[in-house]
Amino acid sequence: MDRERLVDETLMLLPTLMRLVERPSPVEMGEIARRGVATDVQVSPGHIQVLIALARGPRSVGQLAEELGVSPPAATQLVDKLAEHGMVDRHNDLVDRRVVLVDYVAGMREVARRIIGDRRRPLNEAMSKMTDGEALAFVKGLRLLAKSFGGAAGEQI
Amino acid sequence: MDRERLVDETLMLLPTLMRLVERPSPVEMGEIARRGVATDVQVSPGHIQVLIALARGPRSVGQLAEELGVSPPAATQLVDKLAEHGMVDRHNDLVDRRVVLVDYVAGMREVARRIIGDRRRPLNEAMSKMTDGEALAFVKGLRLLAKSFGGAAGEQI
DNA sequence: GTAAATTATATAAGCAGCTTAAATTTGTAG
DNA sequence: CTACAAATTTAAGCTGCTTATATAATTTAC
Repeated sequence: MDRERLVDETLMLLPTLMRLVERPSPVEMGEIARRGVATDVQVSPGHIQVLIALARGPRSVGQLAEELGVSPPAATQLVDKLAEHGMVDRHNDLVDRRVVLVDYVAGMREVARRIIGDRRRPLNEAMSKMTDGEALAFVKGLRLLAKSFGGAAGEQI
Repeated sequence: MDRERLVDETLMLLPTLMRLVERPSPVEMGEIARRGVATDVQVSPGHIQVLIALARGPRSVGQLAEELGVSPPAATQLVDKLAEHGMVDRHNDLVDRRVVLVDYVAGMREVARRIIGDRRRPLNEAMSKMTDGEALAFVKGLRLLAKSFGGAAGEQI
């Protein structure tokens, strides 16, 4: 088969897709639940990643950085913004007080589910046009790509 | 099948992959051919896209912007840098002198092929671990995603 | 044939998300 | 208890995009 062609098409598609995915979308966050005020906040893919990661339990800043494949300062920033808008909280690990544990603010788990759901929509739409086999192959491809582009970022799930 | 899980994994994988793909890699450009000096230049995915697009013939700045899914000023910038390093040239369209046509500098087609080849390597590696069907499904997935994320960016090839 | 609107590109200003380097706080080992 | 290591944060800076504005060339209308 003509792999060359597929590789070239991927080289063209990937950056374009990146730009589309990167574009943050405004979402209503925790404030609405706390104050009854609807505030639209720009949420980036990185923020979504944090929200998804936290759905599986609290994480330290360092763990988040590793799961997302970003530097610790970047993780700090992501958490900063989510905390600012009342989605997550920091508290010190009781065992090792250097560690900052991040978790949803009480009651924000549901809000997070909704926010993630919003973000899922275009993906669901795209995947609805694939067969089961194609969807699996697609995700497998993403994993392989992430790995061969240098990240050990395939094992989060 | 459990699509939900696949969608979530994709939401986690995509941004991480983006960060990996985005990282520009230093490449030797046109200068080496002209002056015999090896200069390492930071090449971003966008620059690679331009080089690939030009492999199929000269393009106007506007056409490049459209193919890449970026704004015209962004295309101008990409061309600026490639021109600065002796890879591409601008010349006015003889018919419509508002239009700026971009093309390889004479002899740079080969250099471009090498640069693109460098960039192809991790992709080839990843695709070598897929069956033909999987590779096809993967690219189809990218196309679908690009489309449903809002871009009409699937038709370039 | 010229004034006004449109189109293609470029310039300017600004922002978001990352990076590395340095600072701060806490823990660990001898 | 002193010195080194680790987790996080702060600070500074870069890149690649965006929108708004400017400039030049073309088209349209009359």
